[in-house]
Amino acid sequence: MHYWLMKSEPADVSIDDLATFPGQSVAWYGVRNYQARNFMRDQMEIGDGVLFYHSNCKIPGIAGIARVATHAYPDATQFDLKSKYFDAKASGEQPRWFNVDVQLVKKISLVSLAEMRLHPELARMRTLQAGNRLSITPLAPDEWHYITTQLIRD
DNA sequence: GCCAACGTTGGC
DNA sequence: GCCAACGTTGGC
Repeated sequence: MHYWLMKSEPADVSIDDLATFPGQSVAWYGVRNYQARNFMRDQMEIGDGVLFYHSNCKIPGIAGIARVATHAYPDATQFDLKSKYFDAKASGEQPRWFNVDVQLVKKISLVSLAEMRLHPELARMRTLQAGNRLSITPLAPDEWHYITTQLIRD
């Protein structure tokens, strides 16, 4: 069992969007960073805990709890000429990019990045480090437990 | 919209 | 394999 923080721009896919999707589930398409890809492809297991994080928006922060719902499989957008995620160097035989499906567990009242910064227990979280841009980061179990039991009140 | 930090690309 | 140039991320 692993724990993850996964960033999504709410203008693209928000927690409310996720709640309306079939099965309240979404393919985590569009990851084009090898480190983040490798987390999905090599380490994620069905049932892993996910903090669904809103990035690049007015109030960035954790917007919900989710779970990993599938193993990794090739990201369909790499083959789609019309997608901004199209990758000419990828082929069906040699896919480059993978994604898992992520399923909503529950929406929460936002735990903002600013609030997270107030808690020394979370000081080592990757997302809080200066200059961190990685869209998928592993969470230490104690960080997951702290956030889900101390910072989430609903 | 600014800009710092980081990742990727490609010439050499 | 180095490294400068460029593109992207994402908080502020």
